[in-house]
Amino acid sequence: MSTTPTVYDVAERSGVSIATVSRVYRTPDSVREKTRERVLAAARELGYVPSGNARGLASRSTGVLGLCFPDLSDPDTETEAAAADADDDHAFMLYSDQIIRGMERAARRHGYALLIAASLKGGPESLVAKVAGRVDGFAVLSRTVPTEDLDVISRRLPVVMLAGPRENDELDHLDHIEVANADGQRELTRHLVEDHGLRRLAFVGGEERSPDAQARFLGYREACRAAGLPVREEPDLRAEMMTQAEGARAADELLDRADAAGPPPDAMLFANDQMAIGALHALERRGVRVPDDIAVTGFDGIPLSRLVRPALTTVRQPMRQLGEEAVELLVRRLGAEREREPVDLMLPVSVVRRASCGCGRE
Amino acid sequence: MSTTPTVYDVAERSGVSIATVSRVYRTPDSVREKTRERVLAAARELGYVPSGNARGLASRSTGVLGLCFPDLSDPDTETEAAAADADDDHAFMLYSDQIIRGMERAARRHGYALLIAASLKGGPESLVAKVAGRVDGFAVLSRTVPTEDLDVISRRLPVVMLAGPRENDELDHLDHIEVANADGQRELTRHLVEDHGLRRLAFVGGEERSPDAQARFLGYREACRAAGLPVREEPDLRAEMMTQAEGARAADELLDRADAAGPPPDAMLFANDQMAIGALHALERRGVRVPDDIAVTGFDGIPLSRLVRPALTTVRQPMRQLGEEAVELLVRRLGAEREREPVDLMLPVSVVRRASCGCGRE
DNA sequence: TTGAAAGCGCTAACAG
DNA sequence: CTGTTAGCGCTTTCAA
Repeated sequence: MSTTPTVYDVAERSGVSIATVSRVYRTPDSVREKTRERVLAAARELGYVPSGNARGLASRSTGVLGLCFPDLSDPDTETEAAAADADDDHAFMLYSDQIIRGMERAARRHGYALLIAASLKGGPESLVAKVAGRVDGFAVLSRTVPTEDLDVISRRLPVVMLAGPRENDELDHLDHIEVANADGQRELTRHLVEDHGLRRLAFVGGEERSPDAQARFLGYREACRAAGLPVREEPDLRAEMMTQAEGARAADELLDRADAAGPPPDAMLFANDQMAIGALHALERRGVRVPDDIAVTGFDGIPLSRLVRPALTTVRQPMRQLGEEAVELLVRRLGAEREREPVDLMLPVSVVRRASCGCGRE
Repeated sequence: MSTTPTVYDVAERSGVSIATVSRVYRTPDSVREKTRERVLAAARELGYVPSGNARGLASRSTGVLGLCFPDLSDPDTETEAAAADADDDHAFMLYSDQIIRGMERAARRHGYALLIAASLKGGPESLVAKVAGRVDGFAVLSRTVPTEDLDVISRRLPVVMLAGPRENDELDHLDHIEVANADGQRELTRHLVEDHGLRRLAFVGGEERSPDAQARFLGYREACRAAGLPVREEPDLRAEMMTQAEGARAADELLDRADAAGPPPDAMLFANDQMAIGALHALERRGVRVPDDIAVTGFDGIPLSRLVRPALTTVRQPMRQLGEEAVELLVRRLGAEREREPVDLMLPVSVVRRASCGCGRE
């Protein structure tokens, strides 16, 4: 128990060479059964586990894929009370959780494990760099890794960027998967206008620098234009964090504005479900009926969206699939298609019509 | 771009020794600034990323912690339609997702990354073994790794078992964290009996071999005994998978039984939230009012439990904390407390009183 | 089917 | 502050 056993120990104990021990673990069939059993027995007795590091070093591969995602919550900020209270989080968390799930499953299918790390600051000794050195390929959620790091890393191993538009000019040699944000919002908007006959729309967006929120806004605008509705340059409101609280506030403000200056909107479109759900609460408090008085829509398709009353009409993002596709892409890059042109996938989204827009079924 | 650059390349290019290159990445402050910048520049130009494998091999540590969790869904079984329909899953998934989250955060706090893998079959070349060889320590969800493998692995690195009781006799040298299942169910039952005056209780459990479900049943029995209620040897019903569908079926069956043979129960206790939620639906269909006609309780505290109507009274399991504690334990084992006695943590749970038991607040 | 020997790319003393 | 020198534990030809 003092020193962890190595191939040498196992070899000695079972009277074979280290090469044979190695073979027992890599290609068991290439070793005579009796020999193999002797080796395995010795390994068991010694408590031998092959060192992944040594294997990786010698074989130049790790059998691990990586994922870097944004660090959403400060690990130290959260008190126990806050944690208990933050059931709200659960829905939010699912964003990266789903990707993790998707990647894990696809990775497993291909015999890979998954290494995950929330992004930290960059720099030589960042977690990112550490991860990069320990995987055969990895996926990066938009804007979680400094461009410069990505540039260096991607020279050494395949990298696929997830969600968000292809941001940086210098990273156009990377594979990239995104979700059809604009398409989804456009189609959703079209639905409100054409199928429900709504015409006084209000759109609540996110930060200008949030590519997803921005793409959704653009989709909204396109639909407005196509429908001959007035087209604004800016969302009616923007929210920093796109939380429920902000959504509630936005709903209130839109209504207050209307009280002061004209008819209220007959539909509020939010750039994500969280805000839409917050708005639902705010409207309920004011006695405004959804969808009778006003339609409300979200974006994301988080589980919560199905459960609130009225159930939220939204656009479902295939996050799990995003994770799976990412792995497929990486695996391909690690195989035959090393040198293929950069891929650019756009995953289709689907409008989920529920009660909050006036559609019948829940 | 042909060969991936190594320390040697960087050293040569920047006119220093490999040792200095190494230092730049490990202890930047021990290198003169000018030298450091020269090295970093060379590294950038070359696209150099330190090999985690080589580092790990040389330093005998990986900076990675691992987690093995059960493989809940067959990766190939799921059609796209099923996936879309399986919103139900979301709640379920949170079980391991939450642990992952907790571990990831705690790990990051300590400078570790997290390697995750759903358990596969055992054997020399299993994913588990692969993972074990690539981490400094790891956490295992109950019954996901064959005892024998665990035994071998735990000789080489710290292992902490999560949830479920300390199963195997031979694994009593491992650290272990569980959740106070029995306590929670006992307290919840006590609440129903003493605070709501309910006396005709029915308990729907899980498989006999599910330690969690079993512990909950035991807690239930203890409370019954303490309250002077009849104590059954077995749950009134057992469910295989503890799904919503099974919960609904169980509620129906309990009521049917009562129709045939006596007064219906005035409370149904389920071994998890999923079943309780299913029961809620079934009861609604039958026109049975909750909590007026009958109280319903769950266990787990999944997000859904808060959202259903009536909101579900349940017992919250601190899964995230479980993950965090696991990391803390591992980190300690990797530090000074290598040889300390095996730890056995029991995380307290909390009863969440909501509408479904008759408590006022949602 | 098995063994011998040469690295894989880095860290870690130890010198200087 | 920087360089030299050994390995770390395995995989991998190449022979036997």
